Amino acid sequence: MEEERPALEPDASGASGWAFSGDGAAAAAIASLEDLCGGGDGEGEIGWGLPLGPPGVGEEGVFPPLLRAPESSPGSAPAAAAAKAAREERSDPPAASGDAASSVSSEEPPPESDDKAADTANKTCKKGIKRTRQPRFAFMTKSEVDHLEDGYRWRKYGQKAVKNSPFPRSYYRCTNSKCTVKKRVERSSEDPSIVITTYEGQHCHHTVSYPRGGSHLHAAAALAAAQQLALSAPQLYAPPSPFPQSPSLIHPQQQQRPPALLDRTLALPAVDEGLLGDVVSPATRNR
DNA sequence: CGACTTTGACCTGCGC
DNA sequence: GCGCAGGTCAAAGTCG
Repeated sequence: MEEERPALEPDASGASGWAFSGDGAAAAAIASLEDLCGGGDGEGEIGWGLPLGPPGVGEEGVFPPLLRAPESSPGSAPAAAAAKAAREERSDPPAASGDAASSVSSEEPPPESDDKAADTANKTCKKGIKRTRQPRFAFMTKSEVDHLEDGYRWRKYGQKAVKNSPFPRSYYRCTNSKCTVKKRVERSSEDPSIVITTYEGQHCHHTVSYPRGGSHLHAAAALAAAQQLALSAPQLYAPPSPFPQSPSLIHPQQQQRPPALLDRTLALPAVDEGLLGDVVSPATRNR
């Protein structure tokens, strides 16, 4: 299956930081989703990735790049739903935006012995003060495949029809019993070829499986790159691990990042043990 | 037989 | 307070 990737290039002159070429629909959809993280608050809670990278990366969906959407763009139908979701994510008090990065670890519930325990803990949270939200990270990928391989194994635990969208949203959970990472997958109602994947949480383990028909090395490369990004700007990229196949990382807002950092993320690091080691922190690995 | 998906019901938060 | 929508649960079904 061939992946069609919209050409996305840094917009040297544009205020938005990015310019699409080649796929107007995708551009529109993505642009409309920009406000998902809009407002400039809630750093570290959600970010966006866009499909980009060298051709032939995989036969299934190719994930890419991590990037945060530029601020304040007009929304559209699919974006409205997504934006609403984003608003929900930011339901925490505004003060939280300042220490979003630090809250990543502090908000993370203690690891439970199994999935049930995690669920129980979650339920407890529900009945308690407020459900704890783990940092989220969203990707938009142009793919015919809904569930994109990212090197991890996922178990689907729910599917819901989404308002303002003809496509249902699927809910997945990492099959690793100690891992509480979740992801949501839905298609853009404006451009059905675009898959919106939202990760929540952080993997506490290495990739545990070989992607069906894919190369886990690509996933590992993406993970490594994502981690690089997270390490470079943790306040912007809180969740380091759960990112799928993609070779290149791009950031849409150069003005928010040091040039050196941009250079690092644009150049995809090679896959090696050192980088893999960065995917899961030593502390995490020792769990 | 275990792992995974499907699907309807239920719970919770939020806006009106 | 009510209704809606998102998120999750869990039983049943499917597949390898």
